[in-house]
Amino acid sequence: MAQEVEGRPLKETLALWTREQARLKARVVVRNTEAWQRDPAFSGLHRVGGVDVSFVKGDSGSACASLVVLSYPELQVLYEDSSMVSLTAPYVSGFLAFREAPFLVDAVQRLQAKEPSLMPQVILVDGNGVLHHQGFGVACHLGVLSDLPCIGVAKKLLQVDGLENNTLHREKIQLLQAGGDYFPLMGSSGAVLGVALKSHDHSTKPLYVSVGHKISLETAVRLTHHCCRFRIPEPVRQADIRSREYIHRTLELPGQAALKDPKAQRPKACPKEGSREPTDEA
DNA sequence: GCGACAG
DNA sequence: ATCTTGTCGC
Repeated sequence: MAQEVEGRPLKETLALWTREQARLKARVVVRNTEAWQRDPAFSGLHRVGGVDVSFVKGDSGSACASLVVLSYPELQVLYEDSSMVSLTAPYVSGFLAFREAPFLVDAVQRLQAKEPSLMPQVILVDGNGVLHHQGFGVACHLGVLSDLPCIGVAKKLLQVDGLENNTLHREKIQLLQAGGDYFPLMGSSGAVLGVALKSHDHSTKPLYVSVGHKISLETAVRLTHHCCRFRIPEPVRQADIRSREYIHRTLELPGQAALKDPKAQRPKACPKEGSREPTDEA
């Protein structure tokens, strides 16, 4: 039995998605377009967005999509839009945008309708930009569809165009000294597709930053670093935290969980020392 | 058959 | 992505 997407064989769906990616890719802009992007201190930049989608444990169909807007440079949350969504498209590496981007575009449009003055001037996206099989990852996809500057921030290296998470790559990572240090990721074609960025002083694993839309790689890296209180840039981190919390508050109420799940009856004891952020080492 | 595989 | 654990890396 062949996998299908809305009654259409997956193979045909992938053919359609591939054509759509090529069509949208013609509209991507990989350079700075805004005045604040050229400013050494980012003066004129006041609002940075972050997006993420979190999933419900057992159910691969339901998820929570979150868009947050933070003040810059304070990084305080000014706006949040979290909503449950039903995912129809499957996850296929290289086509993440077709699964998640529609809900992120919806969130941007709700913001435009409700609080246009809070529209972010740039969005950090959980995933890749041009560092991608077809050079058009979810950060480019959201950027083109929303017409907003976007930056791709991935937690793992997408091994495309000859890039490999091999011994040499890991050695280069170990040479990164302080937060803000980075090295370029050059594809076999010779083009620099992104960078591996040490996002803060005590982070072991780098961030993989690439251009999404309407921003240069250099600016994208500099801004991403400026948004990092921990390993994951604050806009993406807040979207991740809030989408997760929304799910827990919505369908995993403590009382019900305790009744259903024996393991939930004994809540975990207090953490040993201070509170640590899951995605942040240090 | 085995390894890869953003989220 | 999510769950879970834990202590190199092939």
